[in-house]
Amino acid sequence: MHAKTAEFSPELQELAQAAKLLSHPARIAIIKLLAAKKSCISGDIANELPLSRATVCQHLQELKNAGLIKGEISGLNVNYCLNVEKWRSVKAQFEGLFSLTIHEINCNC
Amino acid sequence: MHAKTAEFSPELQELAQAAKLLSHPARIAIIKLLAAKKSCISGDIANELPLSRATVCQHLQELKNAGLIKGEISGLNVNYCLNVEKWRSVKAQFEGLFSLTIHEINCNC
DNA sequence: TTTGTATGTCGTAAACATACGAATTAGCGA
DNA sequence: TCGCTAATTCGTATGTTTACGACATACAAA
Repeated sequence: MHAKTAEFSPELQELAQAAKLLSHPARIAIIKLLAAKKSCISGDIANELPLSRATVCQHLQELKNAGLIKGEISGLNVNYCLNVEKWRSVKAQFEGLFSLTIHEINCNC
Repeated sequence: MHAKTAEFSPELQELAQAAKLLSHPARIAIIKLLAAKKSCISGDIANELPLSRATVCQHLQELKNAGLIKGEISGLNVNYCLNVEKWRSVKAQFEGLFSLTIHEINCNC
């Protein structure tokens, strides 16, 4: 985070942070895969994406650090799944933004 | 955009692009200001944010290039306002993502 | 114990984002 | 015209993200 980012309200910072998580197609793809339960094994996820294992792992860690997904070792594999609570909270934040009342009166554009 | 980003589906790319727009608190703040019509003059927007005029202008251009806001010269000032059509389309894209059915069956996490 | 497979971390290169002072453009009024 | 003000663009410094090969770890089965 740039220093200046800290000068905005915590609400704005949190929403911006959530948006950043969704700002890469690989991370959205991972979320969709986990929601659909098509696969939750790390290697399978990597195989579904046009990126190297190392890069996919990096995106997985990012989502995990943000608490949006959970990982669990299962023998030689690692199962990931969506943290449904967190997902709902992110959803609620965006809904707050999108439910803004838009005042078009006096708009000259 | 990194080269690899192009290898994801257009839908994912578009949504990721929209999320990137919302990934900085200044840009969310600008959208909120414009929605509330508290101010739509460039300089006033800059005064509301803890950033220099040059930086705010840069964020405004980013939103404008993405089509999310429109700008119009009015004498010595420039009036900005939300592009409501585009805003609704972004909203619809996010709603699509958040309306994903989540399958928790077989989840071992 | 050795071998193989699945994951994750490290180091690093390249691209991109953020931030701002200085310079530039452009309208308005004296 | 001349100077004033508002807005944007330019140049540049700094920090962050993306991407991946190579290395490390850890379990499982031969």
